Amino acid sequence: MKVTQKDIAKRIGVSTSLVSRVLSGQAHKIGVHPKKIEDIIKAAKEMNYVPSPAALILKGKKSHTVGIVAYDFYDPYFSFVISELQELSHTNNYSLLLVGFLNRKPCESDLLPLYKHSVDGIIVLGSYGDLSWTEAFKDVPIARIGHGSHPNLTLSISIDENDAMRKIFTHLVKDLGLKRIAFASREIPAHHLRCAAAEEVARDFDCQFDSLAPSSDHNDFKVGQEIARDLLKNGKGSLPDAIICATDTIAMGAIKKFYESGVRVPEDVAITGFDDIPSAANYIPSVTSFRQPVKVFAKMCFSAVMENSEPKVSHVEGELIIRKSTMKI
Amino acid sequence: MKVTQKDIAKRIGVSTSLVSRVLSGQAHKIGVHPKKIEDIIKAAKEMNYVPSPAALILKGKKSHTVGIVAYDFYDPYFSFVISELQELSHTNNYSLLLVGFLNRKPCESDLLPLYKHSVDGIIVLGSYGDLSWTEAFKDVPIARIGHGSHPNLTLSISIDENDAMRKIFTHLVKDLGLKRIAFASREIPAHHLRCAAAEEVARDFDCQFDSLAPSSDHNDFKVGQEIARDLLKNGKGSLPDAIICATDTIAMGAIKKFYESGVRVPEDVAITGFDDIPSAANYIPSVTSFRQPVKVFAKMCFSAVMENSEPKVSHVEGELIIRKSTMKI
DNA sequence: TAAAAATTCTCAAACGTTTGAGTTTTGGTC
DNA sequence: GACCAAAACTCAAACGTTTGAGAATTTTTA
Repeated sequence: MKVTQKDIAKRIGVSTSLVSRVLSGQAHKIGVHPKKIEDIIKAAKEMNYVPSPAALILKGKKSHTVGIVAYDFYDPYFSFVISELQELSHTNNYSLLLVGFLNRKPCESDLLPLYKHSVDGIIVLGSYGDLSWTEAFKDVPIARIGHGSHPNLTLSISIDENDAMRKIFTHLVKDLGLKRIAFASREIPAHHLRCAAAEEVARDFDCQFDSLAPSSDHNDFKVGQEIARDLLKNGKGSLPDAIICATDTIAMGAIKKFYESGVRVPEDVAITGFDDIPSAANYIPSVTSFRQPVKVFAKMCFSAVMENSEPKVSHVEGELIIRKSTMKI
Repeated sequence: MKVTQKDIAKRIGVSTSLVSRVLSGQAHKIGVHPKKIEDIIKAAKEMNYVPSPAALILKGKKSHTVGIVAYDFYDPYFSFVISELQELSHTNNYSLLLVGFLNRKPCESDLLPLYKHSVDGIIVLGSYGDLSWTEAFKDVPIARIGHGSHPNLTLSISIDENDAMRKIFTHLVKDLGLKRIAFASREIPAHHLRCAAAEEVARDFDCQFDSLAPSSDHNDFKVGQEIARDLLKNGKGSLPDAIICATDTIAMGAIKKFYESGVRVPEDVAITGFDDIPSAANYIPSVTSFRQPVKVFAKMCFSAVMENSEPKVSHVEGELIIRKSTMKI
C-alpha cells in the first residue's frame, strides 16, 4: 500500500542508503552517480513516495509541525489568526496542531498532543493566560501573539498600545475636536494595559479622561451594555464625547444600549473598538476600529519558531479604520 | 532527556518486552508476576514516561489524531464547531490536526499533513466543496458536518432543512400571521438546498413565496444588502412580510440596508437568519435565527470516526431562537 | 599494468515500540 | 531427585529512515 524507500531501492536495484541520501538531499555529501540520482527521483515521483514522518521523528528529525495553543476559540479575532497560520503552515509545508485551553488552567493532558507530536514550535494566542506550562517545553521555540515578555518566549509580538491610542486620540481630538474621552474595558490584564496607555495619551492630548469598567464581569457585549447603562444613569448631558472601547464587541454592546436609549452614535457620542473583527464593519452604525496587523503577527511568529530565532519582544504598527461610529455628520 | 521503555527496563532489571506488555495492557496475554506489573507501572509514573507516538505509528498503531478540514475559517459558525471538536478531542485523548482548503481546490500538498500524521479519522466542515480528494483516504473514516451523502463518507450529518423551514414558517405564519414570505440566499449549493426546502414548506403553509438572489456574488453581508436594495426598487409597499435568510450574515446585511432606507425591522418586514452566530444576538435588532445543534454534530462526527461506524446519513433537529427581528411589536 | 586515489555504493546499527516464538524458572508429582 | 507442565520472562525481528564506516568499482598516475 504505502511505498517506502525500500520499494524504490528494490525497483532500481540499489540500497536504501542510496535512496535515502538522494531523497533527503544528502547526495552531494558522498558521491552519487548523476544518472542514479535522476532514476531515484523519478521513481520516487512515479510511485508517489511520501516519507514517513514517524520514522523521521524517531530518528530525531524535525516533525515539521507547529502547535498552536489558544485560550479562546470563539473570539473572531483569533479565528482570523488561525486561518492566517493555517495558510502559512501550508506554504511552508508544516502541519498545524490545534490545542486549546478553554477557560480552565492548562493541565498535563492538554499539553500531551504537543509532546506526542514533538512539535518543532509553539504559537500561543492571547496575552492573558498563565505560561507556567512553557517550562515543560524548554527546548522548543515558543512565540506568542500578545503583550509582555516571558523568559520562555522566543517572540512576543503585539501592537504598541501607546501608538494605537495616539492614533485614536488624533482622530478623536484633532479630526473631530472631541475633548471628553472615556475608555471602556473589562477587568482583565490585556485591557488594563490598554487602559493605562489611554490614560497616558489622554494627558498628552490634554483631554478630560475617564476609565469605565462594569460592576460585574460578563462577556464583552454585556459589559459594553452595562457600561453604557451606568453612563446613562447620570443623564444624557453628562456623557463623554467619545468612548474608546477595549474590544469591538464592547463597542457594539455600548452602541446597542445607547441606541435603545435614544442616544445617537456618533452624533451624541463617538465610539471606537479594537481588533476590527468582521462584524465591526457590519454593525449599525459601522464601528471605527483599530485593526491589528494580524498577518504580520502570524508571519513573524511563524518565522520565529521555524528559525528558532533569538528571544525578542516586538511591536508592530496597526491602523485605525475609520467608520460611521465616529464620523462627522 | 526523554524516558523510554528501555530506561524503565534497566531500572527494574527486566527486558523491554515485559515493560511494553505491561504498559500497553497486554500483560494478561502472557503470564506476568503481579509484583512486576506493579513495579513497572510505578516506575513509569515516577519517571513520567510518555510513549513515543512516532514509534507506535511506525508499528502500525493508531495515531490518536483526527484531522479536521475546513473550507472556511472566517465563518464564526465553524469557529464554534472547531472549539467543540477541540474540547472533544481533549476529553478523548486525541490530537487535532487542522488543515484548511481556503477557497482553492484542495491540492496534493493540502492533504499531506493528513498523510504524514496518519490520522485515524477526518472530519470535514461544510456542505460545499468537492470531496474527490477523499479517494486518497479510503482506509480512514471521514465524517462531515454538512448536507448530502457521498460514497466515501462514514457519516454525513446536518439538520433536516425541511424541519427547520417548518419551524420558521410556523413562527412566521402561525405566530405572527405573516403571509408573503421570501427567501434570500446566495447562488451556492448549500443555499439551494435550503431554498428548495423553503419553497416546499411555503406550499404546505399556503404562502406567497419568492426566492431572492443577488445579481452578483459577493460575501454574505453584501449579498444581504444587495437583496434588500433590489427589493426596495419596487417601492416599500411591495416588500414581503418576512424574509428568511440563508445565513445570519445575509440577514444582517439586509437589516442594515433596510435600516438605512427607513424600513423598520420587524415592523415593516420580519427577518430571520440561520446558524445563530454570536453576533446575531448582538445586532440591532437582535436577529431571530435557526440554531444548528453544533455540539451534537461535533459529538456524532467524533464518535463516528473514532469507532469507524457504518456509513450513515443523519439529521438532527435544530431550534429556532426567536429574537427582536421577528417580534410582535 | 599495478598501485594509489577518487568515486560510487553498501552494511548495519540506531531511533522506541510491539510481538511471535523461544527460553528459563518455578512449583508440583511420582 | 528426575520429570513435566505451567508460569514468568527474554530474544530478536520488524516498522521506515538516517548515517558513519567500510567495501567495491572506476579512474588516474607513474
